[in-house]
Amino acid sequence: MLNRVVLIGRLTQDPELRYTNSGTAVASFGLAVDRPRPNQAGERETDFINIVVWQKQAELCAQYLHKGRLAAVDGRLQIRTYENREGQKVRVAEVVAETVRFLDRGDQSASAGPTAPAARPAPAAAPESRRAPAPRFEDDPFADDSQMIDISDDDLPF
Amino acid sequence: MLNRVVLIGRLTQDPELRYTNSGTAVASFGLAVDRPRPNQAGERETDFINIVVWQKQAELCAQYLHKGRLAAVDGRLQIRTYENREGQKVRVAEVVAETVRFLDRGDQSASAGPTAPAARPAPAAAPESRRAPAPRFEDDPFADDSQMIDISDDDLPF
Amino acid sequence: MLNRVVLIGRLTQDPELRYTNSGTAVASFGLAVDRPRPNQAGERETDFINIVVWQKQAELCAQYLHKGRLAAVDGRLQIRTYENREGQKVRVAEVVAETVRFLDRGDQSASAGPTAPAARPAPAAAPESRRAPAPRFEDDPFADDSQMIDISDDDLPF
Amino acid sequence: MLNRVVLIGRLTQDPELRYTNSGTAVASFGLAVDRPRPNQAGERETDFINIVVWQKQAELCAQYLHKGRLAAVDGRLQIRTYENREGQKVRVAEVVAETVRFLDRGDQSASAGPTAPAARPAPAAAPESRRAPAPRFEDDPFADDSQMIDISDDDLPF
DNA sequence: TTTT
DNA sequence: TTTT
Repeated sequence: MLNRVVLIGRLTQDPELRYTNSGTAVASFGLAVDRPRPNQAGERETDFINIVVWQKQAELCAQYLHKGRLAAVDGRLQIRTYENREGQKVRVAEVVAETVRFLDRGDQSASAGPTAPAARPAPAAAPESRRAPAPRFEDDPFADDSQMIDISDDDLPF
Repeated sequence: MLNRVVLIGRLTQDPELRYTNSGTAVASFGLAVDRPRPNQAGERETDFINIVVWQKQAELCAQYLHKGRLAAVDGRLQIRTYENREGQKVRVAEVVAETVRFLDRGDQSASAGPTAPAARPAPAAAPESRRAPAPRFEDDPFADDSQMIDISDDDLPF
Repeated sequence: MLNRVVLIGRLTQDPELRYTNSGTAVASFGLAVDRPRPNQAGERETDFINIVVWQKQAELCAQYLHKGRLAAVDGRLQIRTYENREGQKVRVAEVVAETVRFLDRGDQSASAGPTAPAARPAPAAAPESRRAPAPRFEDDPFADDSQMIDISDDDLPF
Repeated sequence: MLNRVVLIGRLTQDPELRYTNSGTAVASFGLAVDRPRPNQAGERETDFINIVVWQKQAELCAQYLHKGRLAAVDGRLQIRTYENREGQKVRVAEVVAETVRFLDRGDQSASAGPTAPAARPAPAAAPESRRAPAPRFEDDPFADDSQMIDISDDDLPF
């Protein structure tokens, strides 16, 4: 009915850019979001949250965001269920970003979100040269639990 | 740095009320949050999200909320990590509610959140009679993955 | 950079539906959002907040929402500046809704927001018969301060 | 019922720090929040939004935030009504911050919000030396419309 | 201008 | 009243 998430944190890794079968861009990265531990002055707790971004935003994130950078994410919490290789159902939480803002420097470089012009490029336009190096699943920090290995177009959130 | 979640959905079960060792109330329940599946008119997708509430709110939820009821949750996304019986690290996502509003009827009965008077009762005040029936872990729908079985006071988010 | 507002409250009036010169639908209504007055048990304070909705959402609001109904608004806070008849600059705050959910009954009737199919009808499609009764400015509760009398297409938030 | 606002923007002025009669700190400042103007590539629109912060947060903002700095505000939208010198009712919108995060540099210096230890100092503890220079109403950028000149303790949001 |  |  209503599902809104806003986060500010630092990337735990460089965004991983991939493409669906029909050529739509998807990027994913981890975000470290910390908060004070109340009643334990000075101590902080950190949540490591998986972020997924689609389309033009995905490509902008892959281009401009890097490990350690500060970013704001405005999106929706999604619980995805899949079966792992042992046949068990696993639930993964991730925030599907509607907008990602780059906060560290050159804030103007931040991408514009879903209402921006050209936010929906022809999906098939993903150049072959770009798709080649993308799915390096071996070192994909999400691969294990987020199972994005075979991103179906059914997963498109738009 | 900043972590804000707002959800509206329906309870997938009655809230489960428990108490920490020092007597602080904690309630947990599932929330079904649906959304339209774009480009597939009429179809809807549902996210099942675990909610955790503390203190007076917990007791109000246990008292007034039930399976199927509509509720609004304002809180924070938390990724909790624990080791399961096979020694594997498991990550669970849950929304720690700051405020829960009851939306179905008698909206006035909704609890008031952290700024309300009396929001922080003496934890030890949890009556023995109340604590007795609480930890029915066998049929706790969260027990398996949220591992709240032994709620330590270190988990208190306040 | 980031501007997100989520409100739940009751309509203080029936939505007022109008059309821009190019035929885009706009609806506006007041929302009474109350909260507990802390340290004054039982007392509540109310904020009266102006909501603006565009396009298909506007028409759904005009059709299904009425004075007194409970609604959730997810949108953006906008401060609009205009000159009044005395030539003074006046600032009006309003929340431009991205999504409006109807919470009282038939929650399924709620509109789907910007990602829904058919969310962007050809603006010129606004039938003449519909436009006729719309701009009853005499009894428009917002007319005075929000100056929507002559809604220019420059105000379109999309 | 529910009222949540999250903003990221730049201060349009240094925070103005004052104290209520009973010694509670209040700071106010303007925040410039911009967004892309869709369909007008490259152009941006800016909302100038008044922020109010209380207690320890107020003092931290006054100390660390300055004109031009980037900040994130998590709070609640409040519409305050007062009578101006001509006896007309005026409505002012402001966001009452629950948390303010400093985003430009030294993010660790950011204050912790309402759950932080020592967030609620004895109000009377405001040192006389501090209160002296505070209410410079002549050059208060908000004085005119926000009428904070005589902050009553009735305005305390806690 | 004000909703339950 | 306006920030980069």
